[in-house]
Amino acid sequence: MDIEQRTDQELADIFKVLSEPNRISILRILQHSNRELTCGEVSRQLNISPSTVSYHFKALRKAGLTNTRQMAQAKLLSINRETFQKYLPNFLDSL
Amino acid sequence: MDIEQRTDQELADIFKVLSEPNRISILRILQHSNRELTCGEVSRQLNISPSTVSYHFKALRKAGLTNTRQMAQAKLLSINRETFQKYLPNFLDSL
DNA sequence: AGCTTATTTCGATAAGTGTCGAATTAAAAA
DNA sequence: TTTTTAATTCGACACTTATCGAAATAAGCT
Repeated sequence: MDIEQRTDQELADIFKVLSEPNRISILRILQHSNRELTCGEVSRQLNISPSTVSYHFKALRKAGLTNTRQMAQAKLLSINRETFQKYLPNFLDSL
Repeated sequence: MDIEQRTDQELADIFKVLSEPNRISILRILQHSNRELTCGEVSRQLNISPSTVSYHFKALRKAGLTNTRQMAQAKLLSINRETFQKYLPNFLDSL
């Protein structure tokens, strides 16, 4: 419950979000394509159901690792570089 | 099953090990004290049972994040800096 | 308004995780 | 060899997670 513990918990939470291969894949695609992605696109590219992708999108966004922008019916996902800079500088480059 | 997926899985596995606050704490203590730690020491410092600490030690070691050295009845844990260099350069400094 | 397209939520489920105390094993000391 | 000390393994447990299909919701179109 002290400051150190809170920091460790915070860090661990970031890592937990990143501890799922599909989420790493999503970030890799985002990083390399350098454009925003929709739920449907990821669903087709990774061959997982839209509901599962939506679940991962939510987790990434909730952790502050991504941003979301509405575009017609779709929602466009992009990397939130500030968060990575804060917790894992250089990580995105390694993808 | 392709090369990219395997890499993502590998990375995710590293993150999974780090997604537990007690394990982060262990690494922080190791990093700051700059000396090896025993299971019992960590158990007392973090107030968790020896069996739980042993479980975390095993996870860290299995992921290649730490090294182990036998010393009398105890086992001394130290950081495996090569692995961090490979997957998360600069991370240890941020602890 | 009704239709289409995209995303999200809602069960349900199978698998995995962190924790403990008790029992076991390993190593050293007496 | 017995005793002590340290670490590990073994259930058991409550909790979380990733996944899906079906149903619900949201936003444009016609």
